[in-house]
Amino acid sequence: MDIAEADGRLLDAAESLFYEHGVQAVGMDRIRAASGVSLKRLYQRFPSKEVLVEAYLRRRDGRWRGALAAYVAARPSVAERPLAVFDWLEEWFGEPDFRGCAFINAYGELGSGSAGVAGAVRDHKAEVLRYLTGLVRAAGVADPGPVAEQLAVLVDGAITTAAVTGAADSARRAREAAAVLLEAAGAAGAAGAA
Amino acid sequence: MDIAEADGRLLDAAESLFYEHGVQAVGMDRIRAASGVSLKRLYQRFPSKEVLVEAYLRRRDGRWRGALAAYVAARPSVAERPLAVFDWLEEWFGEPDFRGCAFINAYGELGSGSAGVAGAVRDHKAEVLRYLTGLVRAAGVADPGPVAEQLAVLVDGAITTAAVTGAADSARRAREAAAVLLEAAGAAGAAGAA
DNA sequence: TACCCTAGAGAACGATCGTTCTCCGCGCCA
DNA sequence: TGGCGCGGAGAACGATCGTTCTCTAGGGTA
Repeated sequence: MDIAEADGRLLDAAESLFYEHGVQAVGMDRIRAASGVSLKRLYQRFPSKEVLVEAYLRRRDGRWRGALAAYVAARPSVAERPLAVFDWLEEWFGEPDFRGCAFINAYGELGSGSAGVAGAVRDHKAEVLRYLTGLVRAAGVADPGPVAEQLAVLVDGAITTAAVTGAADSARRAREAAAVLLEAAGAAGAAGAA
Repeated sequence: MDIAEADGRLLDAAESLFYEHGVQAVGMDRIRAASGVSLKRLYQRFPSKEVLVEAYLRRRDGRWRGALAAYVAARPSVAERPLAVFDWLEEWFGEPDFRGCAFINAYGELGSGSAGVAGAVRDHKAEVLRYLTGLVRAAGVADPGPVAEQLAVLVDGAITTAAVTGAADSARRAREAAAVLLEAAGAAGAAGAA
Protein backbone atom coordinates (compact mmCIF):
# COMPACT_ATOMS: atom_id res chain seq x y z
CA MET A 1 0.00 0.00 0.00
CA ASP A 2 1.52 3.32 -1.04
CA ILE A 3 1.17 6.62 0.76
CA ALA A 4 -1.64 7.96 -1.39
CA GLU A 5 -3.77 4.89 -0.82
CA ALA A 6 -3.06 4.90 2.92
CA ASP A 7 -4.07 8.56 3.11
CA GLY A 8 -7.24 7.87 1.19
CA ARG A 9 -8.23 4.92 3.34
CA LEU A 10 -7.50 6.85 6.53
CA LEU A 11 -9.53 9.85 5.43
CA ASP A 12 -12.36 7.63 4.23
CA ALA A 13 -12.53 5.90 7.59
CA ALA A 14 -12.18 9.17 9.48
CA GLU A 15 -14.92 10.79 7.46
CA SER A 16 -17.50 8.07 7.86
CA LEU A 17 -16.79 7.53 11.55
CA PHE A 18 -16.40 11.16 12.61
CA TYR A 19 -19.44 12.22 10.67
CA GLU A 20 -21.64 9.45 11.96
CA HIS A 21 -20.62 9.39 15.62
CA GLY A 22 -18.94 12.71 16.28
CA VAL A 23 -15.24 13.31 16.68
CA GLN A 24 -14.74 12.68 20.35
CA ALA A 25 -16.75 9.49 20.29
CA VAL A 26 -14.36 7.85 17.81
CA GLY A 27 -10.95 6.71 18.95
CA MET A 28 -7.86 6.48 16.80
CA ASP A 29 -7.84 2.72 17.12
CA ARG A 30 -11.24 2.53 15.55
CA ILE A 31 -9.94 4.45 12.57
CA ARG A 32 -7.07 2.05 12.32
CA ALA A 33 -9.46 -0.89 12.33
CA ALA A 34 -11.80 0.65 9.75
CA SER A 35 -9.02 1.76 7.42
CA GLY A 36 -6.76 -1.26 7.67
CA VAL A 37 -3.79 1.08 8.09
CA SER A 38 -1.52 0.43 11.02
CA LEU A 39 -1.33 2.86 13.91
CA LYS A 40 2.28 3.56 13.09
CA ARG A 41 1.50 4.64 9.55
CA LEU A 42 -1.49 6.60 10.76
CA TYR A 43 0.72 8.69 13.04
CA GLN A 44 3.35 9.04 10.33
CA ARG A 45 0.82 10.64 8.02
CA PHE A 46 -1.28 12.51 10.60
CA PRO A 47 0.83 13.21 13.65
CA SER A 48 -2.14 13.90 15.92
CA LYS A 49 -5.87 13.43 16.00
CA GLU A 50 -6.42 17.14 15.57
CA VAL A 51 -4.43 17.11 12.33
CA LEU A 52 -6.50 14.18 11.10
CA VAL A 53 -9.74 15.94 11.98
CA GLU A 54 -8.74 19.07 10.14
CA ALA A 55 -7.65 17.04 7.12
CA TYR A 56 -10.97 15.22 7.15
CA LEU A 57 -12.86 18.50 7.19
CA ARG A 58 -10.81 20.06 4.42
CA ARG A 59 -11.17 17.09 2.15
CA ARG A 60 -14.88 16.91 2.83
CA ASP A 61 -15.19 20.59 2.05
CA GLY A 62 -13.72 20.10 -1.39
CA ARG A 63 -15.85 17.09 -2.17
CA TRP A 64 -19.04 18.60 -0.81
CA ARG A 65 -18.71 21.82 -2.75
CA GLY A 66 -17.61 19.92 -5.81
CA ALA A 67 -20.69 17.72 -5.76
CA LEU A 68 -22.94 20.72 -5.21
CA ALA A 69 -21.34 22.71 -8.02
CA ALA A 70 -21.54 19.78 -10.43
CA TYR A 71 -25.23 19.33 -9.70
CA VAL A 72 -26.00 23.01 -10.05
CA ALA A 73 -23.94 23.49 -13.20
CA ALA A 74 -26.05 20.87 -14.95
CA ARG A 75 -28.98 23.30 -14.93
CA PRO A 76 -28.98 25.09 -18.25
CA SER A 77 -30.56 28.30 -16.95
CA VAL A 78 -28.37 30.49 -14.77
CA ALA A 79 -31.52 31.96 -13.28
CA GLU A 80 -32.50 28.55 -11.91
CA ARG A 81 -29.14 27.70 -10.46
CA PRO A 82 -29.43 29.41 -7.10
CA LEU A 83 -32.60 27.42 -6.49
CA ALA A 84 -30.99 24.22 -7.68
CA VAL A 85 -28.79 24.43 -4.61
CA PHE A 86 -31.84 23.60 -2.52
CA ASP A 87 -32.81 20.73 -4.80
CA TRP A 88 -29.39 19.27 -4.19
CA LEU A 89 -29.84 19.75 -0.46
CA GLU A 90 -33.13 17.91 -0.59
CA GLU A 91 -31.48 14.92 -2.24
CA TRP A 92 -28.70 15.00 0.29
CA PHE A 93 -31.13 15.13 3.23
CA GLY A 94 -32.77 11.98 1.95
CA GLU A 95 -29.59 9.94 2.07
CA PRO A 96 -29.65 7.42 4.90
CA ASP A 97 -26.41 8.53 6.47
CA PHE A 98 -27.26 12.23 6.47
CA ARG A 99 -26.51 13.65 9.88
CA GLY A 100 -26.36 17.40 9.42
CA CYS A 101 -23.48 19.64 8.53
CA ALA A 102 -20.15 18.04 9.36
CA PHE A 103 -18.60 21.46 9.81
CA ILE A 104 -21.16 22.81 12.21
CA ASN A 105 -21.09 19.56 14.14
CA ALA A 106 -17.32 19.69 14.41
CA TYR A 107 -17.40 23.34 15.32
CA GLY A 108 -19.90 22.80 18.08
CA GLU A 109 -17.87 19.95 19.45
CA LEU A 110 -14.34 21.32 19.13
CA GLY A 111 -14.52 24.89 17.89
CA SER A 112 -13.67 26.44 21.21
CA GLY A 113 -10.72 24.14 21.74
CA SER A 114 -9.05 23.67 18.36
CA ALA A 115 -7.97 26.59 16.22
CA GLY A 116 -7.29 24.34 13.24
CA VAL A 117 -10.77 22.90 13.23
CA ALA A 118 -12.35 26.32 13.72
CA GLY A 119 -10.34 27.62 10.77
CA ALA A 120 -11.40 24.78 8.51
CA VAL A 121 -15.04 25.38 9.38
CA ARG A 122 -14.79 29.13 8.77
CA ASP A 123 -13.05 28.52 5.46
CA HIS A 124 -15.78 26.16 4.37
CA LYS A 125 -18.55 28.60 5.17
CA ALA A 126 -16.67 31.41 3.44
CA GLU A 127 -16.22 29.33 0.29
CA VAL A 128 -19.88 28.40 0.23
CA LEU A 129 -20.81 32.07 0.53
CA ARG A 130 -18.43 32.95 -2.27
CA TYR A 131 -19.97 30.28 -4.46
CA LEU A 132 -23.51 31.44 -3.73
CA THR A 133 -22.53 35.02 -4.46
CA GLY A 134 -21.38 33.97 -7.91
CA LEU A 135 -24.63 32.12 -8.57
CA VAL A 136 -26.73 35.07 -7.48
CA ARG A 137 -24.72 37.48 -9.57
CA ALA A 138 -25.05 35.23 -12.61
CA ALA A 139 -28.77 35.11 -12.03
CA GLY A 140 -28.92 38.82 -12.70
CA VAL A 141 -28.97 40.40 -9.25
CA ALA A 142 -27.12 43.69 -9.41
CA ASP A 143 -25.89 43.62 -5.81
CA PRO A 144 -25.55 39.91 -5.09
CA GLY A 145 -23.88 40.12 -1.69
CA PRO A 146 -26.88 40.59 0.60
CA VAL A 147 -29.02 38.04 -1.21
CA ALA A 148 -26.18 35.51 -1.20
CA GLU A 149 -25.83 35.96 2.54
CA GLN A 150 -29.52 35.33 2.91
CA LEU A 151 -29.25 32.20 0.83
CA ALA A 152 -26.32 31.05 2.94
CA VAL A 153 -28.44 31.48 6.05
CA LEU A 154 -31.22 29.49 4.41
CA VAL A 155 -28.79 26.73 3.46
CA ASP A 156 -27.44 26.37 6.98
CA GLY A 157 -30.89 26.59 8.48
CA ALA A 158 -32.27 23.97 6.14
CA ILE A 159 -29.40 21.61 6.95
CA THR A 160 -29.75 21.87 10.70
CA THR A 161 -33.53 21.68 10.57
CA ALA A 162 -33.37 18.58 8.42
CA ALA A 163 -30.82 17.01 10.73
CA VAL A 164 -32.93 17.50 13.83
CA THR A 165 -36.35 16.71 12.40
CA GLY A 166 -35.14 13.91 10.16
CA ALA A 167 -37.37 15.22 7.38
CA ALA A 168 -36.19 16.62 4.07
CA ASP A 169 -38.94 19.20 3.56
CA SER A 170 -36.93 22.02 5.08
CA ALA A 171 -35.14 22.09 1.73
CA ARG A 172 -38.42 22.80 -0.02
CA ARG A 173 -39.33 25.57 2.39
CA ALA A 174 -35.90 27.10 2.03
CA ARG A 175 -36.17 26.88 -1.73
CA GLU A 176 -39.49 28.68 -1.72
CA ALA A 177 -38.04 31.36 0.52
CA ALA A 178 -35.02 31.71 -1.74
CA ALA A 179 -37.27 32.14 -4.76
CA VAL A 180 -39.15 34.97 -3.06
CA LEU A 181 -35.93 36.67 -2.00
CA LEU A 182 -34.37 36.39 -5.44
CA GLU A 183 -37.42 37.80 -7.12
CA ALA A 184 -37.56 40.67 -4.64
CA ALA A 185 -33.93 41.41 -5.37
CA GLY A 186 -34.55 41.62 -9.08
CA ALA A 187 -33.22 38.33 -10.34
CA ALA A 188 -34.15 37.13 -13.80
CA GLY A 189 -37.53 35.54 -14.14
CA ALA A 190 -37.05 31.92 -13.17
CA ALA A 191 -37.80 32.50 -9.51
CA GLY A 192 -40.50 30.15 -8.37
CA ALA A 193 -39.99 27.78 -11.24
CA ALA A 194 -40.36 24.14 -10.33
CA MET B 1 -27.90 23.60 50.98
CA ASP B 2 -31.30 22.17 50.12
CA ILE B 3 -32.19 20.10 47.11
CA ALA B 4 -33.54 22.97 45.03
CA GLU B 5 -30.39 25.01 45.47
CA ALA B 6 -28.15 22.05 44.72
CA ASP B 7 -30.09 21.36 41.55
CA GLY B 8 -29.84 24.97 40.52
CA ARG B 9 -26.12 25.17 41.11
CA LEU B 10 -25.52 21.91 39.29
CA LEU B 11 -27.55 22.97 36.29
CA ASP B 12 -25.93 26.39 36.27
CA ALA B 13 -22.48 24.84 36.22
CA ALA B 14 -23.50 22.25 33.65
CA GLU B 15 -25.01 24.87 31.39
CA SER B 16 -22.05 27.22 31.35
CA LEU B 17 -19.46 24.46 30.99
CA PHE B 18 -21.31 22.27 28.49
CA TYR B 19 -22.28 25.23 26.37
CA GLU B 20 -18.82 26.75 26.33
CA HIS B 21 -16.69 23.64 25.86
CA GLY B 22 -19.04 20.99 24.55
CA VAL B 23 -20.43 18.06 26.49
CA GLN B 24 -17.74 15.47 26.04
CA ALA B 25 -14.97 17.92 26.87
CA VAL B 26 -16.34 18.55 30.36
CA GLY B 27 -16.00 15.89 33.04
CA MET B 28 -18.32 15.39 35.94
CA ASP B 29 -15.61 16.40 38.35
CA ARG B 30 -15.38 19.78 36.72
CA ILE B 31 -19.09 20.28 37.28
CA ARG B 32 -18.64 19.34 40.90
CA ALA B 33 -15.86 21.92 41.25
CA ALA B 34 -17.81 24.67 39.49
CA SER B 35 -21.03 24.03 41.36
CA GLY B 36 -19.64 23.38 44.81
CA VAL B 37 -21.92 20.35 45.08
CA SER B 38 -20.30 17.10 46.09
CA LEU B 39 -20.06 14.23 43.65
CA LYS B 40 -22.28 12.15 45.88
CA ARG B 41 -25.10 14.67 45.78
CA LEU B 42 -24.58 15.17 42.08
CA TYR B 43 -25.21 11.48 41.41
CA GLN B 44 -28.12 11.44 43.84
CA ARG B 45 -29.88 14.13 41.83
CA PHE B 46 -28.67 13.17 38.32
CA PRO B 47 -27.82 9.49 38.28
CA SER B 48 -25.77 9.70 35.09
CA LYS B 49 -24.16 12.27 32.88
CA GLU B 50 -26.71 11.68 30.19
CA VAL B 51 -29.52 12.56 32.59
CA LEU B 52 -27.68 15.73 33.55
CA VAL B 53 -27.17 16.70 29.94
CA GLU B 54 -30.81 16.22 29.12
CA ALA B 55 -31.85 18.22 32.19
CA TYR B 56 -29.49 20.99 31.17
CA LEU B 57 -31.00 21.13 27.71
CA ARG B 58 -34.58 21.11 28.94
CA ARG B 59 -33.98 23.87 31.44
CA ARG B 60 -32.16 25.93 28.85
CA ASP B 61 -35.02 25.42 26.43
CA GLY B 62 -37.48 26.92 28.87
CA ARG B 63 -35.27 29.86 29.74
CA TRP B 64 -34.28 30.55 26.15
CA ARG B 65 -37.83 30.57 24.85
CA GLY B 66 -38.97 32.52 27.87
CA ALA B 67 -36.43 35.26 27.27
CA LEU B 68 -37.29 35.40 23.59
CA ALA B 69 -41.02 35.54 24.24
CA ALA B 70 -40.61 38.27 26.85
CA TYR B 71 -38.57 40.39 24.46
CA VAL B 72 -40.99 39.91 21.60
CA ALA B 73 -44.10 40.48 23.68
CA ALA B 74 -42.81 43.95 24.60
CA ARG B 75 -43.41 45.07 21.02
CA PRO B 76 -46.83 46.67 20.91
CA SER B 77 -47.55 45.81 17.29
CA VAL B 78 -48.28 42.17 16.55
CA ALA B 79 -47.18 42.78 12.98
CA GLU B 80 -43.67 43.63 14.17
CA ARG B 81 -43.30 40.72 16.51
CA PRO B 82 -42.10 38.09 14.05
CA LEU B 83 -39.29 40.45 13.08
CA ALA B 84 -38.50 41.24 16.70
CA VAL B 85 -37.36 37.63 17.01
CA PHE B 86 -34.37 38.54 14.87
CA ASP B 87 -33.65 41.66 16.89
CA TRP B 88 -33.44 39.47 19.95
CA LEU B 89 -31.13 37.10 18.11
CA GLU B 90 -28.87 39.99 17.19
CA GLU B 91 -28.55 40.99 20.83
CA TRP B 92 -27.86 37.40 21.81
CA PHE B 93 -25.19 37.01 19.13
CA GLY B 94 -23.37 40.00 20.56
CA GLU B 95 -23.02 38.49 24.01
CA PRO B 96 -19.44 37.48 24.73
CA ASP B 97 -20.24 33.88 25.61
CA PHE B 98 -22.41 33.23 22.56
CA ARG B 99 -21.35 29.98 20.99
CA GLY B 100 -24.18 28.95 18.72
CA CYS B 101 -27.25 26.88 19.44
CA ALA B 102 -26.76 24.66 22.47
CA PHE B 103 -29.26 22.19 21.06
CA ILE B 104 -27.70 21.82 17.66
CA ASN B 105 -24.28 21.56 19.25
CA ALA B 106 -25.46 18.84 21.60
CA TYR B 107 -27.26 17.05 18.80
CA GLY B 108 -24.21 17.06 16.58
CA GLU B 109 -22.10 15.74 19.39
CA LEU B 110 -24.42 13.16 20.95
CA GLY B 111 -27.55 12.90 18.84
CA SER B 112 -26.67 9.59 17.29
CA GLY B 113 -25.79 8.07 20.64
CA SER B 114 -28.31 9.38 23.15
CA ALA B 115 -32.05 9.13 22.63
CA GLY B 116 -32.75 11.43 25.55
CA VAL B 117 -30.62 14.22 24.19
CA ALA B 118 -32.04 13.81 20.71
CA GLY B 119 -35.54 14.02 22.12
CA ALA B 120 -34.79 17.19 24.06
CA VAL B 121 -33.38 18.80 20.94
CA ARG B 122 -36.34 17.81 18.81
CA ASP B 123 -38.75 19.08 21.45
CA HIS B 124 -36.96 22.41 21.56
CA LYS B 125 -37.12 22.91 17.83
CA ALA B 126 -40.77 21.88 17.76
CA GLU B 127 -41.62 24.38 20.50
CA VAL B 128 -39.80 27.16 18.68
CA LEU B 129 -41.73 26.37 15.52
CA ARG B 130 -44.99 26.37 17.45
CA TYR B 131 -44.15 29.74 18.91
CA LEU B 132 -43.23 31.22 15.54
CA THR B 133 -46.43 29.88 14.04
CA GLY B 134 -48.42 31.79 16.64
CA LEU B 135 -46.53 34.99 15.91
CA VAL B 136 -47.03 34.67 12.19
CA ARG B 137 -50.72 33.95 12.59
CA ALA B 138 -51.14 36.96 14.87
CA ALA B 139 -49.40 39.09 12.26
CA GLY B 140 -52.26 38.39 9.91
CA VAL B 141 -51.00 35.59 7.70
CA ALA B 142 -53.91 33.38 6.79
CA ASP B 143 -51.90 30.17 6.47
CA PRO B 144 -49.07 30.68 8.95
CA GLY B 145 -47.51 27.22 8.81
CA PRO B 146 -45.28 27.52 5.74
CA VAL B 147 -44.05 31.00 6.63
CA ALA B 148 -43.34 29.94 10.19
CA GLU B 149 -41.27 27.05 8.91
CA GLN B 150 -39.34 29.45 6.75
CA LEU B 151 -38.73 31.72 9.72
CA ALA B 152 -37.56 28.73 11.75
CA VAL B 153 -35.06 27.90 9.04
CA LEU B 154 -33.88 31.51 9.06
CA VAL B 155 -33.50 31.46 12.83
CA ASP B 156 -31.39 28.30 12.81
CA GLY B 157 -29.34 29.52 9.89
CA ALA B 158 -28.69 32.88 11.48
CA ILE B 159 -27.58 31.21 14.72
CA THR B 160 -25.14 28.84 13.09
CA THR B 161 -23.80 31.49 10.72
CA ALA B 162 -23.23 33.87 13.61
CA ALA B 163 -21.52 31.15 15.62
CA VAL B 164 -19.06 30.30 12.87
CA THR B 165 -18.32 33.78 11.60
CA GLY B 166 -18.36 35.42 15.01
CA ALA B 167 -20.33 38.33 13.57
CA ALA B 168 -23.87 39.30 14.49
CA ASP B 169 -24.98 40.61 11.11
CA SER B 170 -26.52 37.32 10.04
CA ALA B 171 -29.41 38.37 12.28
CA ARG B 172 -29.93 41.49 10.18
CA ARG B 173 -29.84 39.54 6.94
CA ALA B 174 -32.26 37.00 8.31
CA ARG B 175 -34.53 39.77 9.53
CA GLU B 176 -34.59 41.38 6.09
CA ALA B 177 -35.36 38.03 4.54
CA ALA B 178 -38.14 37.43 7.05
CA ALA B 179 -39.66 40.80 6.25
CA VAL B 180 -39.78 39.98 2.54
CA LEU B 181 -41.29 36.57 3.21
CA LEU B 182 -43.93 37.93 5.55
CA GLU B 183 -44.96 40.60 3.13
CA ALA B 184 -45.12 38.11 0.29
CA ALA B 185 -47.37 35.93 2.47
CA GLY B 186 -49.77 38.77 3.13
CA ALA B 187 -48.87 39.83 6.64
CA ALA B 188 -50.06 43.17 7.96
CA GLY B 189 -48.06 46.19 6.89
CA ALA B 190 -45.18 46.34 9.34
CA ALA B 191 -42.89 44.22 7.22
CA GLY B 192 -39.66 46.07 6.59
CA ALA B 193 -40.17 48.47 9.44
CA ALA B 194 -37.03 49.28 11.35
C1' DT C 1 24.12 -15.91 2.81
C1' DA C 2 24.38 -11.92 6.00
C1' DC C 3 22.78 -7.33 7.04
C1' DC C 4 19.78 -3.36 7.44
C1' DC C 5 15.77 -0.71 6.88
C1' DT C 6 10.87 -0.61 6.99
C1' DA C 7 6.37 -1.72 8.40
C1' DG C 8 2.87 -4.26 10.97
C1' DA C 9 0.75 -6.09 15.24
C1' DG C 10 -0.25 -5.02 19.38
C1' DA C 11 1.42 -4.21 24.19
C1' DA C 12 2.39 -0.44 27.09
C1' DC C 13 2.00 4.19 29.14
C1' DG C 14 0.18 8.01 31.40
C1' DA C 15 -3.86 10.62 31.54
C1' DT C 16 -8.64 11.14 32.09
C1' DC C 17 -13.23 9.59 32.01
C1' DG C 18 -17.84 8.18 34.48
C1' DT C 19 -19.02 6.08 38.47
C1' DT C 20 -18.63 4.04 43.12
C1' DC C 21 -16.67 3.42 47.62
C1' DT C 22 -14.33 4.60 51.97
C1' DC C 23 -13.64 7.32 55.64
C1' DC C 24 -14.63 10.98 58.72
C1' DG C 25 -17.04 14.66 61.09
C1' DC C 26 -21.22 16.90 62.29
C1' DG C 27 -26.12 17.36 63.81
C1' DC C 28 -30.40 15.04 65.55
C1' DC C 29 -33.02 11.94 68.95
C1' DA C 30 -33.27 9.17 73.27
C1' DT D 1 -24.17 12.13 76.72
C1' DG D 2 -24.11 8.44 73.41
C1' DG D 3 -25.26 6.42 69.17
C1' DC D 4 -26.83 6.97 64.45
C1' DG D 5 -27.35 8.51 59.91
C1' DC D 6 -26.48 11.70 56.42
C1' DG D 7 -23.35 14.49 53.63
C1' DG D 8 -18.74 16.06 52.09
C1' DA D 9 -13.98 15.16 50.52
C1' DG D 10 -11.58 12.63 47.80
C1' DA D 11 -9.42 8.05 46.86
C1' DA D 12 -10.29 4.13 44.08
C1' DC D 13 -11.82 1.43 40.06
C1' DG D 14 -12.19 -0.20 35.55
C1' DA D 15 -12.50 1.47 31.03
C1' DT D 16 -10.86 4.05 27.31
C1' DC D 17 -8.34 7.66 25.33
C1' DG D 18 -4.21 9.57 22.40
C1' DT D 19 0.26 8.38 21.70
C1' DT D 20 4.62 5.74 21.82
C1' DC D 21 7.39 1.61 22.18
C1' DT D 22 8.75 -3.23 21.50
C1' DC D 23 9.15 -7.09 19.00
C1' DT D 24 9.17 -9.58 14.92
C1' DA D 25 9.00 -10.70 10.04
C1' DG D 26 10.20 -9.68 5.39
C1' DG D 27 12.53 -7.68 1.30
C1' DG D 28 16.32 -5.32 -1.04
C1' DT D 29 21.58 -5.08 -1.41
C1' DA D 30 26.50 -6.73 -1.08
